[in-house]
Amino acid sequence: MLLKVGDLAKRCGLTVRTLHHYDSIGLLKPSARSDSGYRLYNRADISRLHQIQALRRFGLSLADIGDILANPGLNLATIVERQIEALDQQIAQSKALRDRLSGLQLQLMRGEEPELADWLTTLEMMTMYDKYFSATDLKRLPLLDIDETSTAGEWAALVQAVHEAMQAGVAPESAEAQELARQWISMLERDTQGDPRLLVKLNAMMVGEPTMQAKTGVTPEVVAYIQRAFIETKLTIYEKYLAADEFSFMRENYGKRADEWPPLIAAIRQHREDSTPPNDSRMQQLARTWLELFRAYAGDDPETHAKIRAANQAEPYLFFGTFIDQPLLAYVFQAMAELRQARLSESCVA
Amino acid sequence: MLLKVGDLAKRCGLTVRTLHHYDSIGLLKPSARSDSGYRLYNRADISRLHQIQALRRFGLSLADIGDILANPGLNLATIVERQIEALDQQIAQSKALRDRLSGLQLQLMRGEEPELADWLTTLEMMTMYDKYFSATDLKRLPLLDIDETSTAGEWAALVQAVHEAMQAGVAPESAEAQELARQWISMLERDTQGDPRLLVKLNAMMVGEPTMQAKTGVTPEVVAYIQRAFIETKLTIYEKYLAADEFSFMRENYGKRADEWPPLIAAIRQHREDSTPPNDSRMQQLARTWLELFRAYAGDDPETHAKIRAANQAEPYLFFGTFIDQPLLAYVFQAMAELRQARLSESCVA
DNA sequence: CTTGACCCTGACGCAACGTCACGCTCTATG
DNA sequence: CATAGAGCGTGACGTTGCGTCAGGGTCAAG
Repeated sequence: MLLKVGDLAKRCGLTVRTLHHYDSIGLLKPSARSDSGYRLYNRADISRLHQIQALRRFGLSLADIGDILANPGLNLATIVERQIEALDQQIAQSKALRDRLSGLQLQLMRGEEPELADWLTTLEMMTMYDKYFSATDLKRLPLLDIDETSTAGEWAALVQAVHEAMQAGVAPESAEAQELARQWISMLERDTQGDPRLLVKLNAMMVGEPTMQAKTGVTPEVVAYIQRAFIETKLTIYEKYLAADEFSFMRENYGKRADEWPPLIAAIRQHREDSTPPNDSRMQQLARTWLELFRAYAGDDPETHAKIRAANQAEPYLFFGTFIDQPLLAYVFQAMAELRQARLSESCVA
Repeated sequence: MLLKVGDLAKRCGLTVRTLHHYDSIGLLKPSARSDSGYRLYNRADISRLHQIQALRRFGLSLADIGDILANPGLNLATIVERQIEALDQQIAQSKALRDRLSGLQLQLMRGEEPELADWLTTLEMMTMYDKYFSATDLKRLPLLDIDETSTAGEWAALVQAVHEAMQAGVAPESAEAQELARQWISMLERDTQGDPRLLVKLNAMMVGEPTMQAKTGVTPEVVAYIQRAFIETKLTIYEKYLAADEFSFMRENYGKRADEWPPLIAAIRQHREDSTPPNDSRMQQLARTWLELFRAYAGDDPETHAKIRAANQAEPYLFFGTFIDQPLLAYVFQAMAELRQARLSESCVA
């Protein structure tokens, strides 16, 4: 019972071309040829083809199938397991994509068919966010919401206002600029849900994506302007608690290393959530950095430090926009206490 | 601000080759070239690239993206919807495959690492089953169970016994053959859960797949032998209820069109489940076929018919293996009643 | 002897790039 | 100023699993 290609193809629901292909790659070579060169398949060939079809239905590649049929020592269970894993991953990916798409579809439904160009701009921004934020981050960031009436619109208006102030030559130390800064920081804290890690990522994105700067209008200059104005709001408070020379030192240095605080606080927050013990070497290092940054604007005089602490206790506003909360502060203080302890015993030994 | 390929690639997380590709297919052509032929991308190009990336993340093909960017009149919502549909389908497929694989894995776990060859044989059979049965059918068919102690083993033993009987020249009319046939039909009814549609598909598969015949040993000859023996079990009963001439006619014709019953009964069962009214033209046709098949072995004498009906009522065994149950019978009788009604009014009109 | 149905081999096409290979350009450094 | 090394350019082939011709032989029927 020898079959020609066409017959075999029909019987197995394949095309002739497919059998040619299997022949050419050596997956299924007919056991015989007629005098005129026709491929002739016998029962063994048919059986092999059935096996090939069976394995194909499991999503295996032709190459893999060839390997399996070549050395029967291979473990089928392992193969199946690998296939399942691959499938699971693929399913998860597709599902994630599906979710994103249906989210997009929802937004498409409620807006009245926006311009394609607008949409593409939004999409662009979404992809940039994706580069910097994880999926869980994104869920918490309301900045991605397309609804004009909400956050996005607020930010656009605020950025616009800042631009105008800068254009008009309004000094960052002015009351007007300070008010803008307060609004800015307040919205920032709200939209990051007070999480310094989101703030850090947001900063990284704004620095790393000139296109983002262009689209949102949040240039490094704007950020610097807001920062100076915001610092001013803090300084005016500290002024009441410090002597003239102490204050002038602080004014000189308060903003210099301001950019280093958020990453530090983000790192500490992470450790706290991971339940890293305060005497862990990494936390100890962070505490040292904290102290260093503190001395960079507070100086080294313990008396000045005490005054600053007093101010901090009396004026809750001083913590506004720092992304520092009480639990975090307590955690840092623990680490610092351990630090002192260690230093003490060290000096005893020495 | 003009970027060279490498710069743009880095900024967007792509490879240079990809940008070359986009250029060559016309998806993103740099707006300028340097004197030395270097590609130079301006802000608009970068923006377009971002849009491309955004659309890519939705799983769109480069060609589709090109179309969308080419005519902004296109409706994004439609595109998104199509993508979602495609994704849903793909996910469903992957899930189905995953289920099959993990089912296979389960079976692999409980057997003690069977030979690859055995496994491939099983897989071959599974794919053949797949060709003839739907996914829901397969769930109901225990024939696929690999466990040797269960159905598969029983069938193998029975087939073996039948082969031996045939080899030994045991007549299908003999008591021994009849007993084999009763067992056979009983297992068949059990494993198809009394569903004639499964029986029909099973028959189709056995007829259509010589490989299956070879592997299971269930050749057309075996089937014919069992059928003759089974018919004999019925005839011995009918003999008691019929006159000699009536019975000889029946013996002559009872098996002749036996193969036409299962498809007929399967079709009727389907209609009953679909709640097709008995006076529907399709059911009327099936009822006519039924009567025709009945007369083919019962003859045309109403008196004989009455005797057969009496036998059927008195001997429940006569329905054994027919895949006919009481609800189905009642449904067919309704259809026949409608048939008579129609014929009556027809003859009145004529 | 022709016709139509099959068969053969060889070669290109697709989708989205990866990976050479060969040669030119730019920039930093000795 | 020469040169090295990084970066750029244009081909061109490989990947996966076949589809789809093109050009030409084979076989059974009329």
